Parts: sequence; structure tokens; C-alpha cells
Amino acid sequence: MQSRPMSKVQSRTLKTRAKLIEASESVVKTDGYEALRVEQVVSLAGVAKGTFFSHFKDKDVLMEQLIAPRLNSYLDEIESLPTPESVEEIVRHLQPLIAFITCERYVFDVILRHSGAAAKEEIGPIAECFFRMGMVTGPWLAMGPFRKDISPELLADGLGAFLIQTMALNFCALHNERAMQDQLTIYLKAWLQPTV
Amino acid sequence: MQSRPMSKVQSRTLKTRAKLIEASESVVKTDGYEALRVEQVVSLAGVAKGTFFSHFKDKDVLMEQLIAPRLNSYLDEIESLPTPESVEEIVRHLQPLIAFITCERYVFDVILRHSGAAAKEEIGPIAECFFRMGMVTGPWLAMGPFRKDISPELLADGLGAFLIQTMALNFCALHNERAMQDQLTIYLKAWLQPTV
DNA sequence: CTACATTAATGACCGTGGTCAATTTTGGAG
DNA sequence: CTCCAAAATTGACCACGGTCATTAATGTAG
Repeated sequence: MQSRPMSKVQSRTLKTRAKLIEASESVVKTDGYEALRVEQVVSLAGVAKGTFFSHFKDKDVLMEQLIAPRLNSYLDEIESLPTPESVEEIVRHLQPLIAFITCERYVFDVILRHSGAAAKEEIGPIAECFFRMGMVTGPWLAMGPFRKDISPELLADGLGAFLIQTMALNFCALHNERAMQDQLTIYLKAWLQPTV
Repeated sequence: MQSRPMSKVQSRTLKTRAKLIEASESVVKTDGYEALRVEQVVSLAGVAKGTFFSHFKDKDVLMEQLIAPRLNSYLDEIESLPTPESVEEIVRHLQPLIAFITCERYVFDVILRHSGAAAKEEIGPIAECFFRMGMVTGPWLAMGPFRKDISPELLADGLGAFLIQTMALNFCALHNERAMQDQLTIYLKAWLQPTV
């Protein structure tokens, strides 16, 4: 469990947690996120079921810890890219991230559920990724050929909102990568480059 | 179960379903949506558990059928209101709807999960509500003092996206009604009244 | 009215996430 | 090294959503 400050964490704790994470990742790699079963994970890790829940409050917390690092690695990639000069380029930069988030309906649902902070001041790792996305895209929006009448933070917020909207709306119809990019482009041009 | 076309539906079917819905609503009224248990519902309705699942594919489908009518009644109200002349007025018009959607974390999650269509061409009652919201707000946005460079449909889409975003971000911090209205107002002014 | 195919209802059963009192392990104080 | 309080682990147990072969009710053709 999220070790409170000042408690003595034994070294085996870290080892057990590592085993659980490793087992989880191997399950996900072969069967996907949705197929993950706690019982399978603990049996692979060679520990009892109760142990799982003393390391993770519930299955969702494990899911967060599996998904957030993936999101962060996509953000690393994105961060290393040159500042995009157009909406199309922004969409292209975000594409790998989008592809991952929509790789499974279940993954999208988990991310959605945790994209806002859960309780006051308890911001989870996935919510942190969204925060980080704002930090990454904000400068893009400040520097590129986009509207200047509102703050980059607000622009980034909107980008996030339209990103979610696009993915939510396109989970039905033939789950088309192309359609999603096109729709997101339309949204972002309207948001970032209004011509009143 | 969603009766396939052309099967003969017996009259007792309707009676049983009505009993189930009524029992569900009574549970929700006293304990809230999250507390609803299928076992309690069937025992209140005086039917077996299996019966529940021959009427509703799963618990989520029941939830949709409980929540969608509420959403629609709020939309009825909203539809009867005069066309808003400002962002503030829009936000005020939407307030009761927002209050309901955020009445419980569980309700918000159910709505989010079903706000996009689930499978191709299988659009659920909650997704229909969002579609309807677009039909209601589109004309507002076309007639009011808002940007004209993009279609009312697109404007309405954005309104929906910012609505979700606002609710998602404000579920943590002290779940403040005032804060939500203020944030939504900021988003919508930026979206509907850009000043480049 | 009867026979019978169709539709509805039943409840024992299962899968799986999550709990908790009891037990074992750990590592530091003396 | 010994002892022991704190930390970690265990697994039987529970809650609850969901399944399905079996049984009962329905209404229609003859």
C-alpha cells in the first residue's frame, strides 16, 4: 500500500512489489490489459492474493501503475520532438499517444476514470500525465501560429478536452485512426486558430 | 433483453420489467445509484436474479435506463428556456444538468462510459442524450453573439467537450458548484467568443 | 378444450475482486 | 545472540455481478 511517510519499509517489500509488477506486465504483454486477472498475477508472482492488495489498494491502482509509465514514455518522445508549427503537426506528434490510449476500450476507460484527480490533493499517476501533457503542449501553443488572446495553459486545457472528446466519439465507428486524426484536426483548428 | 424484432413479447414481460425499474428507482431514491445492488432490486421486485439479466444485459444497461430519462427531463427543461444571450446564461441554463451528472462519482462514470456510442451503430440512450444536447445547444450558438466562422454543430461539440472537461477536473477539489461554473464560463468564452 | 411450440422465470452455480484475523518474517535494541 | 514490536504475508472467506440448464407459463393452431 502507498507507504505512509516514516514507516519502515522492508527490502522484501520492494522485491515483492517488483515481482507483482513484472508478472502483471508479462500478462498484459501476452493477453492485453482487459484480460488481466489478479489471481493470475499473484500465481505468476508466487505470492498470496492478500499480498497483492496490501501492495495495491485495488486492481485499478495496479492498472494506473502499468499505464502511467507508458503514457510518460510517449510524453518523453513527444517532448523530444521539435516544436510543431501547425495543427497538423501537433496531431502528428500526438498520434502515438492517441494510438496507445485507444488500444483497448478498457485502457481508455481506466485513463478517463483517472484523468482528473480522484480526491482532494490525491493526484494519481495518470492525472499527473495529463498535467504533464499541459506542460509539454503549453509552450508549443505559445510559440506556434496560434491565437494569443488567451493563456497557453487555457489553450492546453482545451487541447486535452478535444483530445478526449475525439477519442470518445471514435470508439464506435470502425475505430478508424484516420478519422480520429481528421476530427481532432478540425477541432484544434477551430480552437487554436479562430478567424472571427 | 433488448427484444429482437418480430419476437412475440408477452404482456407479463412488460409487467416484470416495470417492476424491476420501479424497484430500482426506489432503491436509488433512498440509497443513491452507487449503492444499487442487483440482488436487492430483484428481491424488492419479487423475481429471481436470472430474470433481471434476461431483461437487462448487465447492470450498466439498467443504469442507462435509469439515468437517461433523468437527463432527458433536464433537457426538456433546458429546451423550454429562452435562447441564452451570453455565456453566463448558457452556463446558468446548463446548471441543473451539471448538478445531476455530478451528483455521484459513479453516475458521472456511467455517463462518461456511455457518452460515446458503444459499438458501431449501437447508440445507447445516454449517447442519444448527448446527441440531443447538440441539437438543443446548436441553435443557441447559431443565434447568440458567438463566433460565426465555424458551424453551430462544431460549436456544440466543443461545448460538450468543455462540459465534460470541467466536470472531470472538478470532481476532486471540494466538489465546488461555484468553481465549476466559473471554470466552464472561462472555457466557453474562450471557445465561443475568441478575440484574435 | 387440448396440444405444443415459444417465451419467460428460476435459482444453484461460477468468476473474480476484495477483506481480515491469524501467522510468519524482519531487523534493531539490549 | 536473543527478544520482540512492527511490518509483511497468508489464505479462507465474502460480496456481488453474471450464466445457464431446467422448469413453468403463455397463447395459438387445430
